[in-house]
Amino acid sequence: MTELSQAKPSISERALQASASGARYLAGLNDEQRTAIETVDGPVLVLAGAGTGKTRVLTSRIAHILAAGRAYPSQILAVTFTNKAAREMKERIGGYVGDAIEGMPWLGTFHSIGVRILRRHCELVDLKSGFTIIDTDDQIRLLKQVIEVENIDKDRWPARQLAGLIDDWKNRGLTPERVSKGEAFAFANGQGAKLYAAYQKRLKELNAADFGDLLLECLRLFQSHPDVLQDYHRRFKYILVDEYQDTNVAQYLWLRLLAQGSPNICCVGDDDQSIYGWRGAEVDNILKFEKDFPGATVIRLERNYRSTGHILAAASGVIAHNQGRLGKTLFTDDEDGNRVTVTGVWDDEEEARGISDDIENLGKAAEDLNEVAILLRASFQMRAFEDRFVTLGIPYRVIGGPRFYERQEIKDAIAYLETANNPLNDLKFERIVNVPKRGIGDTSVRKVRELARARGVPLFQAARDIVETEEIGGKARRSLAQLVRSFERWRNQIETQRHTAFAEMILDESGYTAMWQADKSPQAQSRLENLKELIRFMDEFETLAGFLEHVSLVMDTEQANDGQRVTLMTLHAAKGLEFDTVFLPGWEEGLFPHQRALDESGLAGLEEERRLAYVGLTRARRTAKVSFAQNRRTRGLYQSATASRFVDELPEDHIEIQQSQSPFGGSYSNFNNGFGNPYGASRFDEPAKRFESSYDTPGWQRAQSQWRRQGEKSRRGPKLIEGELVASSTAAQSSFSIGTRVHHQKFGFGEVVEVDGNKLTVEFEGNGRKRVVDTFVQAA
DNA sequence: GTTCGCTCACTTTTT
DNA sequence: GTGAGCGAAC
Repeated sequence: MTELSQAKPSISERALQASASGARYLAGLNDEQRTAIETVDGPVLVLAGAGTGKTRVLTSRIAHILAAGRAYPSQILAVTFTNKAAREMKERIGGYVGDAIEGMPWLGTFHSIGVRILRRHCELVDLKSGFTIIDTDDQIRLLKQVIEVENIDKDRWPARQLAGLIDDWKNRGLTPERVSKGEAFAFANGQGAKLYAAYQKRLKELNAADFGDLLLECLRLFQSHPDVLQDYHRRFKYILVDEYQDTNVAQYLWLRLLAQGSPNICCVGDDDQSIYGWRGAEVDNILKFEKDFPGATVIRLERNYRSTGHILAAASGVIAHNQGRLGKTLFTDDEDGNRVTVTGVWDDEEEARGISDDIENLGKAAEDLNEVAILLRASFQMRAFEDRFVTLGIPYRVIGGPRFYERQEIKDAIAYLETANNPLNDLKFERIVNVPKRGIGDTSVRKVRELARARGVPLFQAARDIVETEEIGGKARRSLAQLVRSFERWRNQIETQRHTAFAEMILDESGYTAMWQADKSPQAQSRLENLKELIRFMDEFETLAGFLEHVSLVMDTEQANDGQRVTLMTLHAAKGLEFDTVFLPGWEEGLFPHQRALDESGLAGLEEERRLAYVGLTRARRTAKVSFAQNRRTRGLYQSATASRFVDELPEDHIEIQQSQSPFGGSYSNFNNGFGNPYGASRFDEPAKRFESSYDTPGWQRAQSQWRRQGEKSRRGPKLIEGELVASSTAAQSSFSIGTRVHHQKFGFGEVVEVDGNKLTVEFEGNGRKRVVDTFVQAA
């Protein structure tokens, strides 16, 4: 949409051309997919199992509607959950119908479309044009103030908890007056709803909306202004929804209101992949679709194009233990392939070692490491693998952690820019008023806030006024005065230079860059890098205002695909992705299924965990490896663990027990005996029986299959160059020598004390001795 | 106002 | 075992 417009045929002409050119989008579809695409009239629910071509159907359906001339691009509402999904859809539709996609203004996330609607009618929901969207940090800062003003003990009732409750209420479409008495008691002895109302009032005063409001305020708008709703009814001829199983009540109500205008709503989803119940998703939405939309056509996509037979059967076997499913039977025409391997190991350390060794071997066998992933239940499990990868020199990427725009330094920088751009944004001003530290503490800020409230002016103006008085004294007064002057000076230059230069100027003159330059922590270097990256990214926008609007809504950036890397991420983050080889470690009771899911949500929680297991298994195309540890170090304590019940739910015919390579190898499961497995007899109680001779052991079989694989690979042609990208213990002597000062991304600065091939032992300042591979450090 | 040190908690997370 | 957040000491 940011592209320059040039002379080209009209959208409808191009759409027609696309159709005339042989309906590219219909090629290679199976019958069910074709039905899902061509049934454009009336409500349609597409139950798309994992790997059955869900996105393909959604995008082709849009292409079909356009090509058949059923609607203009601007008459199609297509909603997704993430920016990434929206982006992918745009790209794929673009591939089918050419540039016609540019005319699809209503393809986006629930939130971005919500904003779009609210911006057009903001005055009807008590907002002024140019209202700001606040993030979680701002939300909590604001709630802290609200709690303080209402004289509630902030230690007993933390703002964070209230934020959670309010989010939850908003997810369920509840305005303050509709929060039930009982629920209001969840916070500060029944004052929950009152605080929620006070928070909403403050938001309006600040001319701001939080993420929940983007939907909730739309609902309020539609309900109180039927004429506006009717306008959208006339506009949208077709509605499409991605990942319908993840919709919450507010989103469901939003869709239902919009769908009153046209019965042509098509929801695509998979009840078996509903894993976001804890953040408000209602599986019920998908389960009762036929009731909500009478006469709905339900289409099941059950042909899987992703995984081999054994993997698919294993995943299906596990998910079959869930009650209350709509039920699908996935099948594939692919070969059976490898069985899902199950390995029991002594402890988490051995698990990390074993998996890392496997991956190192895959690397040596010139396998594509971008096609290997480790999927975990919780992010604390990542550390063991990262440590191991760093030692072995296996390149990896972590998906999930704090996103670019969620990093402290990026938020601070944006707060500076936003304050310069919009003096009315109190929350951003408050964020950076004392960052870097300039002697303006809580007391001073509170005084400024009191003045602002008393006079009904923005914080920034109150700050400018207060420094003229004796209200605050000494250093604080001088610093604040200087900060105010700086901002006024910056604002004068906002028009006179390019926004990237402007940003650099602010970050330098405010002392923000200097703050990180002076910081000795290991991450300071990468924070500075991130700030540079931010400036580079800004360059892609025309104006500062355009950039700021983008970042408030789009919290992700494309991660560059830089070479061969193993992927490390949570099971949640893995939904929608696929890999040739997937490792699934940590299948232990208490961790997976997680104890808290069981405690807090009982059977529903267990079933959601089981769906997570299903999601994990179905990410694998060719190889899936499940493992569990007998002992795990959690919270600093070494504790014994039992294999997850999901391990025993894997269907016998599709798994293969793989021996661990530990020195105690093979006899691990005896440790279960005597302690009494609460989930009944496990196949792991009798490990020896399955293998009559040593040539029958999984270890031997695996060795054989590995030889076979290597043979195949080398016949296909040399991949040696890629193989060498992976550091191995036989690599050449490092160019670093003893005594060299080096810098490491994670451990900071240190001195090389030993060199062994390409592996260095480095004494890190404050982090102790670590063995690292030389490619992970730079000379400092 | 800032810094140090203690205590607490610790699943998953998009917008 | 570790990081965040808060209260008490500088």
